[in-house]
Amino acid sequence: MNARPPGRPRILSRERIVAMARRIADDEGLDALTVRRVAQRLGTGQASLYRHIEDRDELLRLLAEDVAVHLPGAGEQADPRERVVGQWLDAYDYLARHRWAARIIAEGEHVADSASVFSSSALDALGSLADTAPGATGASRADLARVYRVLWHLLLGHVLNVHPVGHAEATADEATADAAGAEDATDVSGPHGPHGSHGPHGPHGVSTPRDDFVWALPRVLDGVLGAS
Amino acid sequence: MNARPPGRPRILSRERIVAMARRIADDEGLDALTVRRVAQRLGTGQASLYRHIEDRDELLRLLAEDVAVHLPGAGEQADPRERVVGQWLDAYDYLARHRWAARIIAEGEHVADSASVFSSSALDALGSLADTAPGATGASRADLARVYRVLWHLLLGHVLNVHPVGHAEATADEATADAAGAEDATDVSGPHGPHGSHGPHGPHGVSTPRDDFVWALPRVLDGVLGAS
DNA sequence: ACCTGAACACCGTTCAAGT
DNA sequence: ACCTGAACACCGTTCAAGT
Repeated sequence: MNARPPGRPRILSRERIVAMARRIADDEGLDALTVRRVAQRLGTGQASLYRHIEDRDELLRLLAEDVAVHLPGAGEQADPRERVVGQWLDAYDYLARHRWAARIIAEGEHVADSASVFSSSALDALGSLADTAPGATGASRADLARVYRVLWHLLLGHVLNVHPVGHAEATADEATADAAGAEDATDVSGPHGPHGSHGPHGPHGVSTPRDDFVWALPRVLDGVLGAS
Repeated sequence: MNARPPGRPRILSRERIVAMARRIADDEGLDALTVRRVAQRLGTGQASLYRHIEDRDELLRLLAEDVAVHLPGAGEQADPRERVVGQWLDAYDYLARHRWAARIIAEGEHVADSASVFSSSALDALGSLADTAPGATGASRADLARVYRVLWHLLLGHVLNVHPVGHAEATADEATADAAGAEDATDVSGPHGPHGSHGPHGPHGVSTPRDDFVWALPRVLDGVLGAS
């Protein structure tokens, strides 16, 4: 819409602010995201941002909404179960790439609406699955919402818990106490590929957070959809 | 061990610092917990704390460990299922009272050990349940650790997600868009009482986060323990 | 009319000066 | 030897002075 003047673009806007903020958050984490840094990177004075945003909290909210809007919808698979599992794995991969946003979304109160394309799409897919399931007599809308929330919380828990080995690891395989090898598993290899095709274990035989989620998702689905 | 001098206790120690920090975090939240405030409330200079702690991050870690150590063990119920469900509900209630700690634990890397009484106790209970389950042929230690992690992530997700109504609510019961009534559900009525005895709905017919967890826990348990 | 440098009230952390 | 006031380098936010 606006003709961009030559050289560095001048006109400040909410969109440009949010875009730059998102780049900083993705690159350097939420703590590095200061109002002053955003202004500096945009080449404006520190106080200028307050013409477009109320305060830092609003910036964080805008940021979280920007992420929430882009949560993936359900795919086009014919099998409702594949559709459900696929969407939630996509959502996991997406949020794992923006952990900071997951943190804000979990804490924020008004981001729910921004995720409506995700949530309504997910509810539809869950509805189809509930109707198709063997023995299940369909589920009420309230039950579906409950199932949705359980999956959402399961997803949040897996995304927000950072350290790759859960509490249990040290207890599970007794001796090797300090064998917490894999430090950063940030490179989850871009595209979401064939879901759950590879084995359940990482290079060292320890399971990554994503492996845990891949393992848990279908089983949890069985549990929460089994009985009404 | 130390004789306390009359008037305000003088000797500074890690314990006193952590205790005061915990009180501030519980009362006013994690953001209000500044190094300077802790020092002020203890009646010492701001710089004095650095004789006992490395920096603010270490203080947060000590705080999280203090909470993690006090995670509840499994009860004495004869039925392993009741033992498992009871422990995890206790853990939920405990962490819900210290959300700030859940946040630190999720992000921290070295708190795992502090939760060992919780995790090993939980693994034992889960082991008993897996052996007792009808049709299940027991589970390997690795599987149990996986189940443990899934429950832990489910718990974390429920605790960390603040707003009482999940995304779905607005989508689930169409019309009533802005009927997000119950703002603060902080008073979860002290003792943990009879687990899951009351109905699944809050006063307004909307389910609280705790209700969701109560509903999800046994079903998820079925799902993850059902097939090996 | 619109923008923003400088100022204010906070942080965490350090270090030299105090006892 | 031990403690800590004052200082430093950052914050978010405001407001009067600039254009």
